[in-house]
Amino acid sequence: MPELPEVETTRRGIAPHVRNKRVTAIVLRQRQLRWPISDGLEAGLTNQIIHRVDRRGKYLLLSADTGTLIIHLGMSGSLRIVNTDQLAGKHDHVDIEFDGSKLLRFTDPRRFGCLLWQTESPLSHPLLRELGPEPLSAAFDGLYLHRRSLGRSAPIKAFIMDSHVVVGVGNIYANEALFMAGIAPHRAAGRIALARYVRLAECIKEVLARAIEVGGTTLRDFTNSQGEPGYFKQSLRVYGRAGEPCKQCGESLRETRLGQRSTVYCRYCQR
DNA sequence: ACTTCGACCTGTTGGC
DNA sequence: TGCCAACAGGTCGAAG
Repeated sequence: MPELPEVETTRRGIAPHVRNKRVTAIVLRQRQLRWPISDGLEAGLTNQIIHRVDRRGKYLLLSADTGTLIIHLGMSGSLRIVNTDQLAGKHDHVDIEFDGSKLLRFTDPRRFGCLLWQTESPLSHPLLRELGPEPLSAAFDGLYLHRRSLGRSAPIKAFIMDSHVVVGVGNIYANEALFMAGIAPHRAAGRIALARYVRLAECIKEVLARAIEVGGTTLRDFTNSQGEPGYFKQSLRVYGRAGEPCKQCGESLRETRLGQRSTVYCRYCQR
């Protein structure tokens, strides 16, 4: 469910309720996520104050003096701030309780998400160490993308969805950014000129930034930490619109599968 | 070093 | 209405 805008929306939503709060208890109902929740979590985080709530790519980082809780939401994960008297549902795997009457609840039906307790610097964790730059940072631009693309035959869509190239671009925003940039999703990454990469980098930044501004994209069930939907769905130009008219030229949008992911594009506007 | 594909899970949707 | 296959916002790790 979450790409970078949804994770950032979640971060902004939970931060005021989590930052500078003391963890009074942790309830683990299901340890078997993408990776099992390690035994060290309860001992390491209970009674600690969470000083920071950061994001690296699609990972959320909750930092205390004793270590950092690294959270990934996978495909179907979410974090909510709820009252302590809210009964836990079937997929409510973890509660982190704070002073007062609120708790942070991790829910994830498919269990592709993870909670990792890391006592070293979180950015040195094997899953984070090799990540590409943040798309909204100055380090990410057309020159960078072009340099990384040299010699690569993979489709451009798979290339920009590779978190070792750039973090945070998932299936929705990859489709949207390629439409905005006028690039066909199956084009080999290594056969795209620098000028087009400059445009693509701008489009990726724009689509992500605009999605963050309106609270992300709610397709079916994404909501922020307070249970409210995001409003970027109405701005989608290709994702979920296969067979509908292209907003630029009016021709019917095509759908195909690329790397097992649904891919929608305009065969006239994207080359 | 790069590309492709299976795997991990549950819930929803659409066709018959 | 029921059943079953296909698909869903991610991404790791094995195999080629």
